[in-house]
Amino acid sequence: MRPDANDMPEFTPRQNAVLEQALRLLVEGGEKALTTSGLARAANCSKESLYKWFGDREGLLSAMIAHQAAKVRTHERSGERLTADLLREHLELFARDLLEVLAGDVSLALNRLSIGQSGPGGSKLGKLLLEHGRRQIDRRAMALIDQGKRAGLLRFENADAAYHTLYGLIVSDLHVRMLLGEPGLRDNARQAERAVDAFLTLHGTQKQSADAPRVSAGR
Amino acid sequence: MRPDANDMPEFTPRQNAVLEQALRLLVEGGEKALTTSGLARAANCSKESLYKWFGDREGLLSAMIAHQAAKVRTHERSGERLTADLLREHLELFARDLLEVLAGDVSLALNRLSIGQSGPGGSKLGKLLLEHGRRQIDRRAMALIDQGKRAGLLRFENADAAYHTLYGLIVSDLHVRMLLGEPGLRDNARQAERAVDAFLTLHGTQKQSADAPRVSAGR
DNA sequence: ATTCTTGCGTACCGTACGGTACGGTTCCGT
DNA sequence: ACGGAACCGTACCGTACGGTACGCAAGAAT
Repeated sequence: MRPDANDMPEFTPRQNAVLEQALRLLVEGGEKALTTSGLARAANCSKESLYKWFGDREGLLSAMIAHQAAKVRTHERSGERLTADLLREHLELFARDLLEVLAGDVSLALNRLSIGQSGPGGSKLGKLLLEHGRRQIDRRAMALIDQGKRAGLLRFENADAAYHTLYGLIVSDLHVRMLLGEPGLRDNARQAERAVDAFLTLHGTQKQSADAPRVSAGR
Repeated sequence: MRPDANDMPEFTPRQNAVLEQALRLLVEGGEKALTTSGLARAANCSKESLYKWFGDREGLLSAMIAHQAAKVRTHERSGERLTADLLREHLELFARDLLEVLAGDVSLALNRLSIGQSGPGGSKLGKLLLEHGRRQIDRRAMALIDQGKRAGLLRFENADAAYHTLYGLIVSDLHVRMLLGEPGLRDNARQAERAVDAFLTLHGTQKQSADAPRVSAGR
């Protein structure tokens, strides 16, 4: 892959640089710091260009979401044959990645922005964030647990329900807490391990650690 | 208990009425609709009184959170002797109540407000909402699972971790989705039942429905 | 060289907000 | 009956935002 190949079809490099500045402002100062004048000043561009490129403020916010989503690509090279240990390893990797993504500065800032903008009727931003932000993660996890089932390592009726169970076990109320300003976990890996343990106890086909503690990482 | 005994020490009835109007405005129109002028008009009071009573805008928001929290009281009359069925019943009731509370208009609006106001450093609002809003629910659930353990019906090392597991199984990512504008579940009871099933499979001391479907509520 | 495009910098406009000040009214204590 | 506190309605102020308009410089095309 060419290192400077720009896969993002939406915007020119200049516009991407502006969006990067917009994200920086948003992360550093919250929504109130993301003003058209401030962005123009920070990105060395004119307000007129902003409106020419993104239409209006909501267009800018949408572009920021799309830009950020395009930056996060999930590696889904999982052609290998699955064993129980391999499945567990992949699940824990997914859990750690998920926790890391959710705790990221930009993710939190964008979620705060969309939620703050969101009303009872559901804003465009919310839909967009859910669609762009979650699709990658969802697909990766669904593919993984589907593979686990086909390999006879997992057992469930509804893949969607099983995925939601896994998600809940991993994240619990941590996401909302962080959105409200609380600091994240001190050890994501530990949480990931516990969540996968529980998930395999619920949906695994082999004896899990529920009774006998696992050999690794003695607590 | 006297029917009009006002347990809220913070505010006078008049002020509570104003706060009620403020919540109404917030629920109906989002944060942008909650303006001092608008509230004064809707509540038939003067802006001067608003600032006299609540100090400034943040004081008003804090007062709204406290007011709403004071309205939600959890009945914790659980002196009865616990059996396995009773524990399950109480857990499911808790789950249903939790889902109902989180999906409530006022709860969603206040959470959106606090999150939107929240920066990286954590705002006063976020802390306040977490403290006032979660304490009741947390205490009720912790008391319940603690009782379950003492009765020999539950098994876990860390009560806090077990509670977070329960919470995650019940809520998953539903809260964030609703905050972003998605509609809630169609059947909270079903979700509650599944979550409690899973929780008891993980932490119960008796054979659960993991292999044999329960007799009640055939899916 | 001339034109045309692009976009920067700045000035500007209307609006709406948070917060304050003031006159008039109601009500309560004395 | 009188005085003062509480409070309503409205007008007001400074500010800062989203969005628009204009002047000018730099680069490409012809």
